[in-house]
Amino acid sequence: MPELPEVETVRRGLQPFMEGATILAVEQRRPDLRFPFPDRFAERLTGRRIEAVERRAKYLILHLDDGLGLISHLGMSGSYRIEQDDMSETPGDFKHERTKSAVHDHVVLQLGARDGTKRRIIYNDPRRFGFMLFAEPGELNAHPLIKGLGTEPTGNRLDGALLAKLFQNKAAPLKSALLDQRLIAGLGNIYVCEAMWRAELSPLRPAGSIAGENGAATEASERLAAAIRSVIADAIKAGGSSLKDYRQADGELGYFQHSFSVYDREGTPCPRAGCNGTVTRIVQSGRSTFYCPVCQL
DNA sequence: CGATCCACCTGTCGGC
DNA sequence: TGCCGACAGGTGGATC
Repeated sequence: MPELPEVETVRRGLQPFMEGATILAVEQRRPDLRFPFPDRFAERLTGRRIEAVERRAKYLILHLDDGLGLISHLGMSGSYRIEQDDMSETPGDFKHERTKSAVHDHVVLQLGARDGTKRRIIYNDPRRFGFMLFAEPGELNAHPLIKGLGTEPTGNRLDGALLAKLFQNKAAPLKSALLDQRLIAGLGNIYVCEAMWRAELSPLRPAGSIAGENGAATEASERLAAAIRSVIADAIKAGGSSLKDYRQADGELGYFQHSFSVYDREGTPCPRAGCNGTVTRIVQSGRSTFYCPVCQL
């Protein structure tokens, strides 16, 4: 499910219910997800107030009032949903979804808002590639999973000059470099494919080929930076992409999937005006890449 | 060190 | 229908 736009959408959905709320109780229903839960997981969360809900790359981070950080990753199939404490769901009705997947509800946080409203935040993850870990107070940026992360693809820090510098001399395919979280943090398979299409760049070309002399920016690196930023911004605006049963935390579907140009569109005409190519699927590093071999060079 | 590949786990879909 | 294989949004860790 979740690349940066989906995680950001989840964050925005949870934030109004979480920030300022107190964790009244924690139900941890199995010993592990991808990793074992930390020692005293429920105990250390119970009674804490949530001060902030942050996103870094594809990680959600809850900042607690004792300085502890809860690092949460959704893996491929993780999701959060919000329920009122009286068992009705808020604000939409997704009993069907709940019935279908209750066996994969792994963590339940009972929250008490400042106005006294009680809610449950439920983490569901069929494949269990997600995880929850603690960052001890003051150690978030030194955490092994966080410290190596590259630049966020949102905002002005990502530009053609930075991309050229990051990718210079890299022989790996452009696709692989874009998925490398140590370089740019938050892109996944969907948005990498979409960004390369927008930039008219082939996933197969060596990453270093977008850099100029001594890693200088080029027209290609500028195009790629603009494409990444625009596709991420557009996807966040759309509430992410709903594939399978991904939903926003409020139960709404994201709808960016309707805007895919190439992802999961093998065999369809390239949507670029004037291009007569066909969207093609290839496999790179064991993962599908969708692109147009005619206009992406 | 950097670059590659696999493993982790469940659900779904298409083909026969 | 049912069965089977392919594939799915990610990434840590093993191996070279």
